[in-house]
Amino acid sequence: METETATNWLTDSEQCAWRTYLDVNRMLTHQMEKDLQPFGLTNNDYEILVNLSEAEGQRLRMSDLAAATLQSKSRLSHQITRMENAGLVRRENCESDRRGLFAVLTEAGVETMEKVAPHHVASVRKHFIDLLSSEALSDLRASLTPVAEHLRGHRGKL
Amino acid sequence: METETATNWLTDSEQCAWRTYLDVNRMLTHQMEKDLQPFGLTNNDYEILVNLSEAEGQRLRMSDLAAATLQSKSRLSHQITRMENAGLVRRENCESDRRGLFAVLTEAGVETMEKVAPHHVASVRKHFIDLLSSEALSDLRASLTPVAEHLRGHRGKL
DNA sequence: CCTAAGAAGTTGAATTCTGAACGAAGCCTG
DNA sequence: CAGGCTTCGTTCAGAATTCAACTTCTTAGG
Repeated sequence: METETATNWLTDSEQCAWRTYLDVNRMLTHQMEKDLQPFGLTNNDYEILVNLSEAEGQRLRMSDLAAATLQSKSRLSHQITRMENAGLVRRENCESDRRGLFAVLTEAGVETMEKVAPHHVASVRKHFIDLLSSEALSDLRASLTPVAEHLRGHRGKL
Repeated sequence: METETATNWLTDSEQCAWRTYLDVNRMLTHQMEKDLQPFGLTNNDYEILVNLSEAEGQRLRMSDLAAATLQSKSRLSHQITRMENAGLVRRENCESDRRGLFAVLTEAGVETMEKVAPHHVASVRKHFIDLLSSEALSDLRASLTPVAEHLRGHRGKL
């Protein structure tokens, strides 16, 4: 008799949904990257700028920024170094915890954001948002929210 | 008078959908990667194995494989070299076009696939498919298909 | 206080990825 | 069949990413 559990393979329809999802994912990421290139930014650069510009005092602790952008501390450290060299960001000491550092948006960083954001939004619209009905969009969000929450729970250290 | 076009910013609801999408994206990729780690495979490895094992004769031309997996020829070339060293794949000459090469699944590659696939499917189910109702899933697919088609059109060389 | 455990960030070496340049082979067109 | 394009795949150099120390500082216990 069979003791091992049979694999619960994906149905055709599940498989197709999954693959479509993966494809969109990759192509979209790639397209966003391409649309940022003329400004000399990567997706990662842009995301950090977004996080910082929305933060209180245009600054975030390295750890918080790493958590917000879902990357390892090491990666973020290198990343910030690059952005610092590019003049978009600077490091500042944290008074209350002397181990800590803030990544702070510079004036040039703010200006870059202001210049680039409209193009980025246009790109997001063109390649994603505007291709979905507003109903599809809110369904999407409703469907994906539990997935996001599930994953947040499962997420180990990066 | 204003000559420049005002930016068509995202509404709150659009923004939220977009960010949820991005988050799921990243966390899911990360989780899949983590679930493959015990088998010594990356997402990229796995995807190549899938493509090859579904192909006629367990083989694909380098170019076709690159196109199928949406990566540059350069990256694929490195990737296949690594997988060749790991014994999962081998290169074989193409008779009909002497510029060409096939990436071919080895016996070890097939066995790896057979061993890993069930776990991978379980992971996809656990972290994605089974968290969505079957209706949500088919809606998702329906919503994303046009996006995928749009992006396929726009896609330049990698 | 003093110490051990843990957290914040950085560093450097090894790996992977990107983009341009390249050689080799096929495909036109005249 | 010569000339010039294009395609196939690799290679190289430079950039980004990972992984495992490592330093510095904080905090909790005794």
